[in-house]
Amino acid sequence: MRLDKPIARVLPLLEPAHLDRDFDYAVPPEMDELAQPGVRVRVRFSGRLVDGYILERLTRSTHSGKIMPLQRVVSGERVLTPEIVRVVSAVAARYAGTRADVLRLAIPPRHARTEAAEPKPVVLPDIPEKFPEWDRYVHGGSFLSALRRGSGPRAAWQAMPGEDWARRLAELAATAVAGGRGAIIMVPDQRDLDRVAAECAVLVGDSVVGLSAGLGPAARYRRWLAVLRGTARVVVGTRSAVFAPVRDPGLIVVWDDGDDTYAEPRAPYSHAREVAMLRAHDTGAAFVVSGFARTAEAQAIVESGWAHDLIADRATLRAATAHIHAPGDSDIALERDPLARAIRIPGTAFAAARRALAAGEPVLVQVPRRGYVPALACAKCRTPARCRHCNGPLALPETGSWGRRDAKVDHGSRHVSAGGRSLDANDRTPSGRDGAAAVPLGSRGSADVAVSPSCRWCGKVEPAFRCGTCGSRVLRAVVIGAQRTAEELGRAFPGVPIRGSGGAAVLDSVPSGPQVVVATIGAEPPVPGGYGVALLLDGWALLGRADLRAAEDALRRWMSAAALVRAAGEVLVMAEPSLPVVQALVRWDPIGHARHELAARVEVRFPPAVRLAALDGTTATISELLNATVLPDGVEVLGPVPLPPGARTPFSGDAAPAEVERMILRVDRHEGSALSRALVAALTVRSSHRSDGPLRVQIDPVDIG
DNA sequence: ATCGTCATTTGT
DNA sequence: CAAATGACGATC
Repeated sequence: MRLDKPIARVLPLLEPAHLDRDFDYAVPPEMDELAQPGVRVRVRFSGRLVDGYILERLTRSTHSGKIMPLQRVVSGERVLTPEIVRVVSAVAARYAGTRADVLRLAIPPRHARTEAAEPKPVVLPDIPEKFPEWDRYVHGGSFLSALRRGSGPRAAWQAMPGEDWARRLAELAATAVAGGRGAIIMVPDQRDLDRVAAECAVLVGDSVVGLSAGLGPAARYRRWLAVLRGTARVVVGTRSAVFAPVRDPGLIVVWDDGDDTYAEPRAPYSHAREVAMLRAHDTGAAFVVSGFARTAEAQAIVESGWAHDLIADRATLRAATAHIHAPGDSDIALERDPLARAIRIPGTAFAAARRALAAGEPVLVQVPRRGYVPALACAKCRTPARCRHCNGPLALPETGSWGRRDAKVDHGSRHVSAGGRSLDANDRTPSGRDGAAAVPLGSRGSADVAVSPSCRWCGKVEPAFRCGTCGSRVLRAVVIGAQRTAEELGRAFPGVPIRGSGGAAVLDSVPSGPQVVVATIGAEPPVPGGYGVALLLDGWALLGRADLRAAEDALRRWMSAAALVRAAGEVLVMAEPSLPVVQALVRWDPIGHARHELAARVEVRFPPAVRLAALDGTTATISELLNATVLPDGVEVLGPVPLPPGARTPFSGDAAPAEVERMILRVDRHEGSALSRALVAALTVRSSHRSDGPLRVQIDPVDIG
């Protein structure tokens, strides 16, 4: 028996970078029928058996050496589609990773029994021609028409306050399906997934599946297969859903793209929004990046012209937005009511809450979670302190013990001392789950140790800090705002039900009626008709994080909570009113803020204005890598710096965590792919030399600065 | 992992 | 000068 195409070109799933190549194998005649492009195979690779995928069948091999036969076709299911091959290759190239790494994210483990099961038929309900709510957004109707025609429109959508965004997203998916194509909607977590999937089910019936990491292997594979086989046309999922093998994708949506769950924690550390863009670009699918707020990355996409604004006009927006105020610190400091001072809200906020409750309306209280990283900020205006050389974040050296007090750093005397702060109530709250203020105070926690902050990026010591915003020379450690005590609120509003939402007990929604809902950030439940009032506590704690995205993140979290308030309701945010980010909330101007953020990142050369690569490893492994390739012209090499606090060091134990440091490579955006190519070349050299010391390469990591 | 290639060492 | 040993690199 002579085979038409006796050669199978195979991608084996191998770890080392230099083996990220295709290899040709002979197809034994009895495997001819099953061994189609896209199937999983087992092949003998230098003695051992490895898994791989058939990429294509060929009449002859281009390889002149010996050709081994395929060992086994695992199943005839063609799990790797040509489109996914392209996306996987593009993601690997962009992130200087291997296709094998990306494939492990893209294709779930096989479950043989599930594969054998008969799929049940799916009936698609009639989908309405129009979804009029979209007309509340400028060009909303024409966006949906273009989506339905399949012309692949791309937009950055800012949902209005009060918007039933899950329903709107379902309408987009249904429109893509009505146009004969599939859709992917990505959400940050399971709660949002359930909500969006339920809305999709109303419009497209059983054509929607939810895909998330929480599923067991069988359910995960069953749903994924339904997508592959075309029974399911709409996928609602968390970050890895961006790779779902939806047939003929007509729409890819990312909701709330500033959420950090979109960053893949495993190699190649890809970001779901970027993968979505690569896939939309490749397939011509429509693309929507969305949320109440807007990231600098989304703004960059708009300013480059790749996507367009999809937003409400000013009047429509104003009519939907609550009245938002930021009472200043002084209002709180002057507050005479001890209870109000204890939970750090001024009398005006108390009064607003009382009014809402008296009118039978619910009140939302947003509080910070514990776990915010201590960093240094200007004591006066609370702008995060940045390095004068590279704009990295300033921090105190992490040498001594960690005290449970606030600290003030006075650079006139270069001393650290334990000290109070005007808004501090943490120290008075019951210890334990609350008030985990953590600030390094120098060795043994002594309160008077000479210390200068240094840059977390370039390591340079800053001996004479001066705030770039207000000129103050005084730094303060910004400490963790923790779960506030619902009991104190209970005392303030006797007889009113108090509910908590956060941590392990997140409420999906609450019924209407007078009540106080105390929710940690991100766990705010919607309520029918909206809240009458929202109080956003301890705003400064969000803003002071040692994070490039602190302001953007704070605005995103405030807006997500404020959007749950009814149109003429009231929002009070406890943060310095003069700060631009607070002004952006008060004016409900997510785009103005994103524009400002992006301009700032252009100014200081942070992503998305530039492309960064973080090289984490030991001095030896990093320099080995850098010596193994020629970096593109104009690349800046910054560091070494210590790893960001809390960063995982997923190295196989060769180096003690203390030895691991980070180098930053920085290039203009248009040199980004050249940088990735250079890094792939370096990693290839390294792996072919058997060097397996600790090293990790991340492109535009989210934990930068 | 394993095998082949090629240079180097070792045993006459 | 041939055989033994080892380093290195490819792996279809």
